[in-house]
Amino acid sequence: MQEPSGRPVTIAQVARDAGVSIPTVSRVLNGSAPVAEETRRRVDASIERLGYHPNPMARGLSRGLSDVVLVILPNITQPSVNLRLAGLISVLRETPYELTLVDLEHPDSERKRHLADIVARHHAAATVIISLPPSTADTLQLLRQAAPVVLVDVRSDAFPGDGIDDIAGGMIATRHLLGLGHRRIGFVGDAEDRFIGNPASANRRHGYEQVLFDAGIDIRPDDIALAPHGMDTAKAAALDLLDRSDRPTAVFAASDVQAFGVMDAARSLGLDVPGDVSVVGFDDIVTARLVGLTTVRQHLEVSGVRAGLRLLELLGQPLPFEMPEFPELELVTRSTTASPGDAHPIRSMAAALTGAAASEKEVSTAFDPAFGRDERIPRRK
Amino acid sequence: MQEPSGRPVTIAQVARDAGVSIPTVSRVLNGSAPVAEETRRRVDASIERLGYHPNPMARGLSRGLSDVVLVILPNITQPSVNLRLAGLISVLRETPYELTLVDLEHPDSERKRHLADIVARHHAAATVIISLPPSTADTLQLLRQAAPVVLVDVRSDAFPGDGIDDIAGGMIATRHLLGLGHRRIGFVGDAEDRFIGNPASANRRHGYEQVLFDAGIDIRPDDIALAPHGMDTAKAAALDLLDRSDRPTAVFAASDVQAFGVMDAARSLGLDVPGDVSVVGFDDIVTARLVGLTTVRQHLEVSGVRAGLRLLELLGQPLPFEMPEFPELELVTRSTTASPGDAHPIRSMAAALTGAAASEKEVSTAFDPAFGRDERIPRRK
DNA sequence: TTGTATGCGTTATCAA
DNA sequence: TTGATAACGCATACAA
Repeated sequence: MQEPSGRPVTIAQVARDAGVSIPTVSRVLNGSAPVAEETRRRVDASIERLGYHPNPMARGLSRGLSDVVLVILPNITQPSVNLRLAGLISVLRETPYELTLVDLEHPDSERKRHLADIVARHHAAATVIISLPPSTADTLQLLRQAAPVVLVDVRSDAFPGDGIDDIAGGMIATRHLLGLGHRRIGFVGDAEDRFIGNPASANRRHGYEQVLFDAGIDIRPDDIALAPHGMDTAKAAALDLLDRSDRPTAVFAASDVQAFGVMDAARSLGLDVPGDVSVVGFDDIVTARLVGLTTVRQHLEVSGVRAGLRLLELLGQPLPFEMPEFPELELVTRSTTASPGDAHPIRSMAAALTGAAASEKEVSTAFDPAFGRDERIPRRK
Repeated sequence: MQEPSGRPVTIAQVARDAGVSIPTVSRVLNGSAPVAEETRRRVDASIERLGYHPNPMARGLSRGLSDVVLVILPNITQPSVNLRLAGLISVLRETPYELTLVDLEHPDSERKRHLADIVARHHAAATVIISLPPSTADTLQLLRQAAPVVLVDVRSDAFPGDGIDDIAGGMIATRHLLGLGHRRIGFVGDAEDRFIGNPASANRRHGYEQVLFDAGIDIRPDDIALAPHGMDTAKAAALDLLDRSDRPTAVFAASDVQAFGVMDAARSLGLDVPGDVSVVGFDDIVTARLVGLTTVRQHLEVSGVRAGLRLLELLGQPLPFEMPEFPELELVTRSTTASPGDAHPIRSMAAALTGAAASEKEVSTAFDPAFGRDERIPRRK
C-alpha cells in the first residue's frame, strides 16, 4: 500500500524490493518457469505491498501480440447493436482480453469508411465487426493481416460469423399480415447506403416483396418509405405513407425502432393501431414487449455471444462455456396486428392498452399458423 | 498495397524502404523535428506503399503514456448508462484517444468491486467512471495514481464530474403527483447495495419522502418496493405494491426503466394507467416518449459530453468544442399521470393510446405549476 | 532454480 | 537536416 505516488510501479522495482532479478518476477507473474516456493512468496509479497500491475503495453510489445479485441460498430445507442455488444462482452469478461470500442456513428461519412484501416491502426489481437459489411477492398486487406476477424449480423464467405436470413424474416412478417387478411401492406425501412450500408433492411424488404408477388399483389411504389435508421426518421417516412385516404392497412417496419416510429406517426394522425393500421416490427428488442409490438424475433444477444466464442476459438483460447445454438427467427404475435376488418376502435384500444399483459400469454410461432411450414421459403444456407 | 502478409509492417521496414534512418521516419510521423521536403515525400510514399501503421503499444511504451481512455460502467444495456457513454464517445471521436470499455454488469459481485484495481491494471491515460461511486478505499488509491479520473452521474469531492440533484428530482416528481391530488403515492426503486450501489435511487426516494412529509402525509412501509435495477424486477416489485385493494393511486419510479415495469405490472393486473394508477418515471430515455410516460428529464448524453471535455482539459488537450451547460431537471408531463378522480376508463385508455401524439404538445415545467417555484427545495450546490 | 543478455517497435537525446 | 544510441517495461533464450 506504500505505492509511490505518481508513475506506476515497474517490474524492476518489484525485483529490487524482493531481492531477485527481473525475470524471476516475470516467472512468478506468468508461471512460465518453476520458482522456489520461498522466492515466490517474497515476490508475491513485494507485488502486493507495492501495488504492482504489469504494464499491458510493455507486455504486449514483448510478446508480440496485444490483449485487446477491437470492436467496430455503427452506433452503440441502436438497441439491436447494443444487445449484440452486450452478448460479446459477457464472453470477453471471462477471458484476459480487453475490449476497445470504435463507434462509427455515421458509417457513411467519407473518412470513416475504411474498416480495414481502423483495424490496421489498432494492432489488436482480433477484431469483431458488428452490423457493418466490409467492402471488397476492406475484405482483401483484412484477409492479408494476421489477426482474426469475426462478423456479427453480416454474412460473408471471407470471415466467420452468422447473419440471419433476413429475406425469410421479411417473409414471415409479411405472411402474418397477409394471413390476417391485409392486401395493402406498406414497408418502412432504411434508406440504402450503396457503400457501407447493412443489407438487412433491403433483404427484409425483398422477402416482403417476394411474398406479395407470390400472392399476386402489386406493390405501389408509394407504399414503400425509406429513411435513415432511427425512430424519428421512420416516423417522418411513415407519415408520407399513412397521411393519405388510400393508405395501406398494415405496415411492415424493418426494425422495432422503426416500427415505433410508425406507431408514433399513426397516433399523431389519430389512427388506431391495430384498428386502422397494423404494424409489425423486426428484432424484438426489450421495449417491443412493453408496447405490445408484434415482431419477428431474432436473438440479438446470442449473436454477440457466438461471435465472442468464435473469436476465442480462432485465438486458440479455451471457451468459458459451450457455443449456444443460433435460434431461428420466430414471429411474436402481440397487439399491434389485427385483421383489417377488426376496426372496433374501443376494443382495439383496450387490446393495445393491455398489450403488455397480453404478452404474458403471447404466442410465438416461426410461421403464421394460417400458412404453416412453407417449403417455398428460400433458406439461404 | 504490397503489404507483406502476416505480421504488421514496422517502422524499420519503412526506413529501409525509404533509404533513411528510423528516427527520420519517426519525425515525419510526428512532426517532432524538421525533415527535408524531399525526404518527407520518400518516407510518405513508403508508408503508403507498405501500408504502415505505428504500433500503439510501442509508441505508448516509448512515450511513457498510453492513448487509451478507460471507461468503467455498471451495465451497457441500461439505457441511461448507454446514453451517457454515447455522449462521451462523441467527444473522444474528435481526439486521438482510444476507448477501452469495462462493463461490470454485476457491480455488487465480490471480485469486481475494486474500481481502483481495474484502473491500475489498465495503465490508461485517464479513466471515466459512469454511475459507479468509488468507495473510500478506491478513492484514496485512485488519487494516488497520476492518471486523471472523471466521474459521471456521481458527485464526489475527490474527482471532477457532475451529478444531478437527485433529491430535488424526487421532489419534482412527487410534487407533480401531489398537485394532481394524489395522497397515496408508492415508490419503486433500486434495492440498495451498501458497498458500491449508486445512491441515485435512494436520493430520489429521499426527495419523495421529504415532500410527503412536508405535506403531512405518512408513508406506509409497504408502499415502497425495492428491487435490483431492471424492468422485470421492477414489475415484480410493483406487483407487490399494486395487487392489493388498498393500493396507492400513484407510483413514482426511480427510473424510466422501472416505470415501464410498473406500467407492465399495472396492465397485467387489469389496472388502467393513469385511470387507476398514475406513474412517473425518471430520466426521459428515448422510449419514454413512445409510451407517453410522464417523467423527470435529465440530460444523459450531455453528462457524457461534459465528462469527455473535462477529461481533455485534464489531459491538456484542446477541446473540440465548447463545454455545454448542464441543463436543469425538468418535469415532462405526458399521459401516464392524472388526478385520482379522473378514472374514466375509456377516456383514459384513449389518452394513453394517443400518448405519443400528445407528446408533441407536451408541457415541460421544472416544477409543477400547482406549486410554482418553491424556495424550500434544498439545492445541494 | 536463478541471473545475464537480448529484443519487441517506438520516441527522445544526443552528435554530426 | 540527419543518424547513432539509449531508453520504455517486459518476456524469453540461454548460461550458470
